[in-house]
Amino acid sequence: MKAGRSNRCSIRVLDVGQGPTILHADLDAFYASVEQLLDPSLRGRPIAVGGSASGGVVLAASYEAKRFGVQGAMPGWRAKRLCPDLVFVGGHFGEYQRLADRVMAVLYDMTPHVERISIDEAFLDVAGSVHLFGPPATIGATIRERVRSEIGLPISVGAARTKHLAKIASQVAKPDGIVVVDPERERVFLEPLPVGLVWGVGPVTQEKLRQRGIHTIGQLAASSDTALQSLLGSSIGAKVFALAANDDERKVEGVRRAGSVGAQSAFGRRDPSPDLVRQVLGHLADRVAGRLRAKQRAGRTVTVRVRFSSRERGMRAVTRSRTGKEAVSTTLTLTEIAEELVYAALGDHPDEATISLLAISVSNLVDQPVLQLELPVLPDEAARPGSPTGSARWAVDTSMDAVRRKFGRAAVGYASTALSEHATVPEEFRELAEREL
DNA sequence: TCTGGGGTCCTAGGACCC
DNA sequence: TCTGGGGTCCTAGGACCC
Repeated sequence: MKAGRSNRCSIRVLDVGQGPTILHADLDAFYASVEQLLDPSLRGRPIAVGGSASGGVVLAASYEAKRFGVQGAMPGWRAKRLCPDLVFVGGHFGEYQRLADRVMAVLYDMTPHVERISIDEAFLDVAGSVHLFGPPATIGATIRERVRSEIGLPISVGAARTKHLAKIASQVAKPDGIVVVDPERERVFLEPLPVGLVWGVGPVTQEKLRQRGIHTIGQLAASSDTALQSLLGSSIGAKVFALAANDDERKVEGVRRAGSVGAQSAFGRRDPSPDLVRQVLGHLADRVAGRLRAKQRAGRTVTVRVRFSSRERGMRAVTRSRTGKEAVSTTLTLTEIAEELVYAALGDHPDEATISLLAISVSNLVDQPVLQLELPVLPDEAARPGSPTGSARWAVDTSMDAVRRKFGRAAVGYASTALSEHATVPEEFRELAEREL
């Protein structure tokens, strides 16, 4: 650290640009911890939120369950096999949002420079706060103490010179700890850590690296193998070298707007009948277009995803997309485009008999004030017999939106019988995951 | 026993333009 | 004889994150 060494001035100048002033705060096993907070009889026990011993997937596991190898996204039956005493609990999704927001309020008490990156974690830049609350280590300790005493949840904190390092530090600190990385000891800190802690290195890349005898971040940074660089991709490769070269991104940003909006639905292995496709896509398009209109947004690119699922071949997903000249935010138009794309995908895979998931995503988003939507009736829409024109579609959507604002989402719209039969997660869970448009 | 839902980013090839 | 180079947009697939 370059502390001031001025002979003329006795005040020690802290060069904050070089200090560990970026914090990453991350709630531990968040959903599971909330359940244990709400129901004391669950404390100290292995629990899974979501799923069941017979079906569904685990959304989150407590640390007691993680010790048995239970993880999020794992089928319930497999989790139960790993951990016979596992307790399955339904989620209190509204509570998750409420409590996480309270935690974020604690973070904002430390600095206005908070970048929330998901419901339960955020970066903070506390460079401007040290004169008020003490050094980063003290601020981290304060955050942990307050979140524990005021809200009742365990939270881990990493502090370092950059975002990426701070994130790695918080993972090392888990569960319920704090790790501060001294800028002069970054290499010593990183070298023995497993490569999986690098942001962007997941199971597939880890396995490829393992096959080359690379297990630690130190081994990865020391490798000059060019084949390895292309394997990692430029972004992750740059990240690793940035770690080594002390040149990582460190800017903490505010809220970022989403670049795409989507919805998906899994429904078990089904025959892709026109009825099923129409109903599921209608429901998904309704969700997506509704969110777009609520934020006065629209998108030029429509992407669908079809997941084929057969006993012999397992699961495999394909995507089809189309970018148009006009941005879309009308439910019926989105449904029709999605339908054409899904049939194109189905037609390209005549050997696949059953599907298990459909998804719609809209990207290339633009702002689209409501007034603009009233304007042109596209020639092809006007010419299609029996189909509402562009402005009629807009009228249907806006009246539906208005009724929903007044009476709630379920008041009017697509009857989702085809979905509710196989409903896997509650509506509240979907909403938790939605990003700000 | 049979695998959620919301996103981001990267790559590679082809079309197209200047 | 044997065909540039750079940039942008689009599509499809895939890895990854929470």
